[in-house]
Amino acid sequence: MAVGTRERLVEAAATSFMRQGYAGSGLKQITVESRAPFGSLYHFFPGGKVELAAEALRWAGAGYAQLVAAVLDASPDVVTAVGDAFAAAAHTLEATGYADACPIATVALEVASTNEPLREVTAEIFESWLDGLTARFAGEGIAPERARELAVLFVAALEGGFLLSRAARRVEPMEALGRTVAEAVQAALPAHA
Amino acid sequence: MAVGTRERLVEAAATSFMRQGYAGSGLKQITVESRAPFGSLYHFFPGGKVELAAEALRWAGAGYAQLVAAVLDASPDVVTAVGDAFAAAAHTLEATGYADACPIATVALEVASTNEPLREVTAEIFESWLDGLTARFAGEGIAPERARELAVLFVAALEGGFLLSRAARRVEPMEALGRTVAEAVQAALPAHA
DNA sequence: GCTCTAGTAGAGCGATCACTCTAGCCCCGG
DNA sequence: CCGGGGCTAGAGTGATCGCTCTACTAGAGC
Repeated sequence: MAVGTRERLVEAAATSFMRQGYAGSGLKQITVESRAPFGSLYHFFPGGKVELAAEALRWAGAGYAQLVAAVLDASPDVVTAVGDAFAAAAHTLEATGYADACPIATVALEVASTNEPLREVTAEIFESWLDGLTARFAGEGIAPERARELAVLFVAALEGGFLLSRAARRVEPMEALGRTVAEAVQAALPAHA
Repeated sequence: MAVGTRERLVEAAATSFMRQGYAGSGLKQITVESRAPFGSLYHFFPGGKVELAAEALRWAGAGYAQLVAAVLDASPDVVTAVGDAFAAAAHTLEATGYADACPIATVALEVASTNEPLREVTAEIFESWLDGLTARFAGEGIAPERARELAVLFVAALEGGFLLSRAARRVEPMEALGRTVAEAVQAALPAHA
């Protein structure tokens, strides 16, 4: 078995979907990259490409949520933490040649009007991200509705930053967003000096 | 000729790329929807799918820039205008069943790591949007660097809003972003009361 | 009337797509 | 020693992909 054929398939699928999108990723290529026999794919995922994609999205979405949470928890000051998160995203972009960004966004835009089951999966992932962030901001004494607005701003800006920075192959947009979003969080803090 | 086979091809291509992405759009389907003979496609676009996509992206990108500029110019107060732009985007999403959003973003994410010529086209379009918005904000007396930051925030939030709202099929994220971004612009105004 | 070009029209190319099918391997309980 | 399920393994399916090719038509210039 060795590290699990199923896990290798999910990982390779997540990477392929992140970089080439859903329609642009071939199942053959995914099996080759995960060194899995083609037949195993349909053994583990009888639902085919859609089921594999759903699993890959959920796996990558949970992993990314953990990553962001870790960065945010690294700093006691929430304003600094928000800035750090955008800086970390910018650094990852540069380090991977602008290939590794959000593992969900590309697929989410592709399937939003063409594949209802996958659209629902992406919606659940984004909602779980927003819930986590809303709780994080609310924990700083920010009112729930305001905390939710900031969570939406955080995720939307991060995703927009990935889009602009990947297209331009420059981290400047992501860095600028880090400053602006951090300021917005600062302004929403109850006892901001 | 009748309204131009070439124009119909570009329009149909832009719509298809917006809703289904680049890899998910077939040339056959585009020719059918534009009622153009398949041979004409390669007569007008000898470069094939890439050349057609480049033209469609540029056409749609210029049109969308005009649309946003029109909404922004409709209100003399820039803060209100920014809010109106997000409200208009939310309204369009609802009216089209969350199908018509940004004509560039989906393709931009798809091609960012897989198709260098198209990546450059999307970069140029985003940069032209940012230039226009930066000038608009600078015209309100905001310092150039700050105006650029706000332009990046505006575009990133709009794109992020499209992503979140399309995935969730709810306009709440887009509306929340309208409030937050308008506030950020308000705060950056030189003589804000 | 003639040619020449722009554009129409679509059959057909090899390649690749998602997916199905059969066959065989390995290991475990009996 | 045997049988059966979990998994490997890949050939083969029809459909569709982007693209090429040839043939044809309409109108302008001489």
